Amino acid sequence: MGLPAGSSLSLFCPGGELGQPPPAHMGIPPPYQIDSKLAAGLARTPMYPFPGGAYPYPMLSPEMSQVAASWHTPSMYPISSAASGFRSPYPTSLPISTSSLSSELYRFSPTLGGGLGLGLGPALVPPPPSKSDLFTHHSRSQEKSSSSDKSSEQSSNNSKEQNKKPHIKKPLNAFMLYMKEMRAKVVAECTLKESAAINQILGRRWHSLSREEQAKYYEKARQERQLHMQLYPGWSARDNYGYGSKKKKRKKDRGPAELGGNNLKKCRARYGLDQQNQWCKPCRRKKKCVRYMEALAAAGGTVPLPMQTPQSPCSEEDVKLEEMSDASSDEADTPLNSASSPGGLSALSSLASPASDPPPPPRNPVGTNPRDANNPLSVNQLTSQTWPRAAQARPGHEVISVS
DNA sequence: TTACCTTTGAAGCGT
DNA sequence: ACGCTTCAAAGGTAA
Repeated sequence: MGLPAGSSLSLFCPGGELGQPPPAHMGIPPPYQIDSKLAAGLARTPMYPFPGGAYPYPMLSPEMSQVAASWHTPSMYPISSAASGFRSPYPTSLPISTSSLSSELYRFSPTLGGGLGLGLGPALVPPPPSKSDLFTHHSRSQEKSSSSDKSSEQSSNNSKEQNKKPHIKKPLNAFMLYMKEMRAKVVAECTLKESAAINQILGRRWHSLSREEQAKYYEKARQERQLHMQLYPGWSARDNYGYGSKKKKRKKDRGPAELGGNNLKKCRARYGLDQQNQWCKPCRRKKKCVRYMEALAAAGGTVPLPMQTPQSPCSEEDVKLEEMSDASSDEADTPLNSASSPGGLSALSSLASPASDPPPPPRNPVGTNPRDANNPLSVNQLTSQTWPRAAQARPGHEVISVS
């Protein structure tokens, strides 16, 4: 089912939109792409069925209110000292803006909401999660099973979990917050259920958000981090490293280095610090690696692109987009134009004129760094955050040739 | 039963 | 400083 490899969902690049994603109000979200793995006939059987070819979106019908009610899932931040006695009682008052923190506060536990005196209603602060995923990790299946048999699982796991080191989850970043909020909507609009496909759509929509809309989520995320820091002063993301080492064996062999071999490594990575004599001159001067650029050129120019997944247009806009992509299939046929990912486009632009690389976004932009909690988030920073990894190959990104 | 997929952002680590 | 990796959510899928 779903979309066959190379189906009508042609690749599309919003012409001339290389620098900025269009705001949402422009109504043209970035395009969807076809899973290249499927195109190559490599991997999973097509999914994401889309009956009828056109999406009969039932938009926000009454049932959506129910869906919306489910948007907010139980708190992820373990607060219950009874559960493990992990941390001292959480602060009774935190300098968190109730207006902007809003419903996301539920994640810090209803008790916290009360403790904060936020006066969050039951809708905003659902009952505390019965499962103990707040402190200990549960696999997906465990979570699924827990939903059907919470009590038994809880009782059976209690003894185990009390011996485990409490697991404090990372605070959600802006996109995660956006996803959490919009997922149900997308799911309702689409017939898709698989998160991978949903997330691709959400990723595109995220880029189509206006700066102001994104800013809201960056601000939320900043507050999440702030609150998280206050709840768990000693916590570090490092604490969770290796936590999923058993279950998360991500494929790490899809980066440019692997795909392009050692030639697609910069001298530093290629030879290491102890063989600096092997480095090219620019590398020794900490300039752009000429060998890397040459290798790129020799390879025909490669850019990281997201893994493509067969998708169905989920909204009217998406359908329009697909039509546009068909209309512009000539341009879209070129991998250059097929790079719908802003990151990919940025990478392309940087490839086209390496000397004119835009300055990379700040590692910890002011206002997004929890340590810069007092600094507001500026629009310019948001802009740069929107294009965080221009030429960076990521897990899940593949390299396609630019001819 | 459980890792994978897929997204972006934050953060950590190694060089 | 830079590049890479991990982990946050989510739920269907595949091994």
